[in-house]
Amino acid sequence: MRKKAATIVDVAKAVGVSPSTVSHALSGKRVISGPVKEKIFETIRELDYRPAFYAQALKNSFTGLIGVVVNECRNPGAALFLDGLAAELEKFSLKPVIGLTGLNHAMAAEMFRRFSTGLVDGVINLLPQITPEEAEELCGAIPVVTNIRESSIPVLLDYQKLTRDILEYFYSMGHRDIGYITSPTRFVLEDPTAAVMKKFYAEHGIAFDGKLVYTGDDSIESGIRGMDQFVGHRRVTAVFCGNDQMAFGVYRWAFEHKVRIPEELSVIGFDNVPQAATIIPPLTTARFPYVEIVEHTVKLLMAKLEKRQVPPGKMILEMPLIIRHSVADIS
Amino acid sequence: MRKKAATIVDVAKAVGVSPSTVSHALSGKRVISGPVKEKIFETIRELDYRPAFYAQALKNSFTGLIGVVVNECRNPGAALFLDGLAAELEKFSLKPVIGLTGLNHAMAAEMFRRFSTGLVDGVINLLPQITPEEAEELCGAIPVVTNIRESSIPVLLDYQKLTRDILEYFYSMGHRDIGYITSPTRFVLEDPTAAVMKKFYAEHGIAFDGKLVYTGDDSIESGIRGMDQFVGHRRVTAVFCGNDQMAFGVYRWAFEHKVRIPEELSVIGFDNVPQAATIIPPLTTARFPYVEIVEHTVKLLMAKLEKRQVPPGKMILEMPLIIRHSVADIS
DNA sequence: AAAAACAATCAAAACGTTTTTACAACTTTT
DNA sequence: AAAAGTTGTAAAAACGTTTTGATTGTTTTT
Repeated sequence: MRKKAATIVDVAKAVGVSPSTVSHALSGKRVISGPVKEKIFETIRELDYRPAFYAQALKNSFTGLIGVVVNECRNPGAALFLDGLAAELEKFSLKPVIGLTGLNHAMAAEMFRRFSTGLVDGVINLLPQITPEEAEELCGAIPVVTNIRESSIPVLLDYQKLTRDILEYFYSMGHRDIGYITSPTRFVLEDPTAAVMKKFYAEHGIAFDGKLVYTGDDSIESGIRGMDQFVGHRRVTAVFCGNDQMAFGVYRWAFEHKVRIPEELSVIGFDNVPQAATIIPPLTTARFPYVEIVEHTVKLLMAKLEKRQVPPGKMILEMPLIIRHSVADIS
Repeated sequence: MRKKAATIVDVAKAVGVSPSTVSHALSGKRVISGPVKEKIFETIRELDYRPAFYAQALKNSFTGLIGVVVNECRNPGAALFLDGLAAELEKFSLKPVIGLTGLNHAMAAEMFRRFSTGLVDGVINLLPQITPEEAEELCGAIPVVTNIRESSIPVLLDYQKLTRDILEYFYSMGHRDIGYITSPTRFVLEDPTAAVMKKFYAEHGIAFDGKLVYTGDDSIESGIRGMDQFVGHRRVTAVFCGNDQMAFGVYRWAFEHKVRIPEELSVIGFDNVPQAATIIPPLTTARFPYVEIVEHTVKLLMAKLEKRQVPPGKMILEMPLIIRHSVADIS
């Protein structure tokens, strides 16, 4: 049925030349006479010869593969990132090897270990729970770019401004009871963004309520859990979420509890995934600059791969609020 | 900064033993004396030695990697599949290498070529546009399981029954003008499902209208395009879509054209992705048996990997219609 | 006390490439 | 017509492992 794959010596033998000649014909690094070259290619087709990837990788110590480690694809934000990354890497003839770790830490470490044995030339870490230092440690000798949603790369994502924009928008629409459902690493209380919140509240005479902050995990379910926590505590008229996915969870919660969006509950998300425009009512959300971030991530990785110095200076990327229909004016 | 990775001979030299001894200590295939073994492990930690993946793969002709080729992750159906696949493969200590091809054929072929050079031990083809025969051809000596949404695997997905169920449901709710937005390979006119449609229509005295069938590509956009085609032709009161993603496109179209779902337009999807329950109104859709299919796909691949005969017999999987709120009774 | 068995380690071959050096057989130069 | 250069190909070494057979000592058997 399936036969053993042909090797370069098989085709060399069949043609009656040495393996090196076949290799040269293939790579074009030496000139091989017309007739011989032709016969080689013919035989290659005949035997369906394909150079063994690992032998090549071993010899060249280069694979053309980039490991991308990510929790799960079902999160549309992550999916968008992955798709973008694949396209961007393709420009450098690199292919992504996506490692799905699920939500557990042990598997993440295992994935890094696997990548770091030379399986890939470099890795991109999309795991919010793995710090840049951990990633470096785990990757050993191979370069890694990490935490691309943060400002560790030469791009500045101004979450503080965004936080203020959102709070101002909510405030201007009359909202005073605002819940936050955060991504694991974003909008957390120790974060500079938390300072922005507290400052804003202080300025406007609103009491800060720690129970109105829930740390989610980017899943729909955690959006629902967040709402449950808030409502068990006290009434909120508005919620903002660290990503759209969790905002969808809020939508779901609202549907199940028969509360109407936006009349009874206003929602703001973050990411602007395609579904945000599709959902009803269309979700007001902040645009996450995927393409720019993807570009910069890859640029940074390329620099590391080529052992170039990382270009200094930071680029500030806007995250404009896209006003749709999920926030009501209740003032 | 980053130094060259240590090899097995580096640690052998440091310990003062031969490389084979280190290898044996690591694999445990030969017994190595206590003190020597200890010193070896200590040195390994010290030098941060990690066995070169490629060298191992070359020697063992085994990688533990499975290639999965897929168009894009942004499609929630695909994402669900990938997440499931990763978890299922993990049970066999296999890791997926996901190849994103985008929507173009050339890249798909390139991806298969790359995989087929021995990069992975086997491949799973999720591309609807690549037939099983093409996939076999492209993969050469390495085993491939393809087209898992169809019935080529030992599982029977009864699309004909599903088609009939949907048509009957629409009919019972008074719909006579029904549009179809199909997935590339599903519900197509040459398909057995087309026969079901025509038969159903004939039985109920409805004229079959070819312009009410649009072949989409599983994207939100193609759902919108489908609606544009229908409406440019004549009015429809109901639409069913080959996947939920395209149904979301219909929602979006409806929102933009101010037609209300379900009052003015009924919609049925297929897949039952999480967002289907979240969207408003919640989408009536058919459950695609992801977990079962994923399980069977991996089972089939394992059989091929171990050169076992594929277990005969087919298992019939239900695809029940999940009635939510996107279909109105207009009778 | 010699023979046999065992324990622990080493040396060499192999996996399938690529690359470098070497070497023929022709051409061209002087 | 000898020296020098070209051209096409072969042989060998290397990449980092694993595995097999060989080789030491040391211990047990007879």
